[in-house]
Amino acid sequence: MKMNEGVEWAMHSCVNLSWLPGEAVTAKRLAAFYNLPTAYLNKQLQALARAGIVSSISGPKGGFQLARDPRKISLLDIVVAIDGADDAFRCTEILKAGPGANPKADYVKTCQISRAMRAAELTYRRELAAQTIADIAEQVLAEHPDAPDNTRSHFANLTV
Amino acid sequence: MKMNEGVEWAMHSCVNLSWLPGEAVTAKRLAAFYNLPTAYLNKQLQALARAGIVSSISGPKGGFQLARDPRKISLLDIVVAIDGADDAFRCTEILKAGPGANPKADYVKTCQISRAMRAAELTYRRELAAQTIADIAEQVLAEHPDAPDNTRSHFANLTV
DNA sequence: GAAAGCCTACTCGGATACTTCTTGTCCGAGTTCATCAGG
DNA sequence: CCTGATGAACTCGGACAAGAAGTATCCGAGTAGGCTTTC
Repeated sequence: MKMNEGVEWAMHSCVNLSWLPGEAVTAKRLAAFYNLPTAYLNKQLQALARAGIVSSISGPKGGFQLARDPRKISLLDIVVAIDGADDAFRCTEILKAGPGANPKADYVKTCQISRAMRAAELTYRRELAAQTIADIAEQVLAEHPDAPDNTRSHFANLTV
Repeated sequence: MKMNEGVEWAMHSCVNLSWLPGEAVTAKRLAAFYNLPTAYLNKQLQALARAGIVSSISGPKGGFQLARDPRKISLLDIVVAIDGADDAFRCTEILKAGPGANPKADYVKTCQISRAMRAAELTYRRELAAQTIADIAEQVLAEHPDAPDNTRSHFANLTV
């Protein structure tokens, strides 16, 4: 069980974008910031755009920017946008193949194992839903007060 | 992000084994119970054996049985045994490639995004660690009081 | 000199290969039990 | 009749393919701005 690597990239990129409000940043520049493969990061940003987390602009002077307030973008939003909304544990209702099975029963909901696994994933998602990009940015700011300015100047000095 | 399908099979099989204490059940019979592919279920049971969750006996009259009290087997134990102990979210420390990075810093622990993701997974694992095979069996028993007897008789009547 | 049209350069977007992991299968090592030969 | 060795059948165990998903890349559709041409 492993999550898409793009989730990490997307989260860091969103934090960076939160420090460049109203500015369209190209995928090339976002990738150069962390030495990431441009085309692949672009793919992740497209997924964020489809989910309505960032807005994209084509052409020269184009790029990506946050589509809404960072306080309204949770880590779960990003995970769902890139990694999909499906649960990691997939109940295939094997009880249906067992003895004494009720063909009309919804074992996804009634099977105790399925319930326990889904409950655990629910707490996981709740944790992620409670953390926003703004929260992360605030925590970074508390530890490194000059991080936003450094980020902005680094983007300004990028040659690509 | 998807979890190994074998996790579901292993959990159901462990519950069944908890109702057949002291009896060695072959992978073939456990697979027949839910119409699962025998060889593949065998592979999962091997993983459980390596993790010390079940004990295996070779040869005729051989098979698998729980290696310890079902109250001491958590759902997390099974997930770890089959799906591995690694976190789903892998922090690759992309901050190291960014500007102003400290080469000696351990960003897995200090990066706020990494911390948030790991904290969420921790709650997930805690939930799973709190649920045991005995708990599941008890919940099933409460809803279907005759489940253990039905399971035992079905295993007894299996032709394979 | 000003305005309109064209052209170039640059961006995102989706379609396309490649690698890794999950899924599924097979045959060998080891063990138990039944059988058979010998005392 | 009893004891021991032998062989066959059955089990787990790890090594071996097939398929799906994640990873990485490329080229086309569309746009903004600058340049040229014309009035």
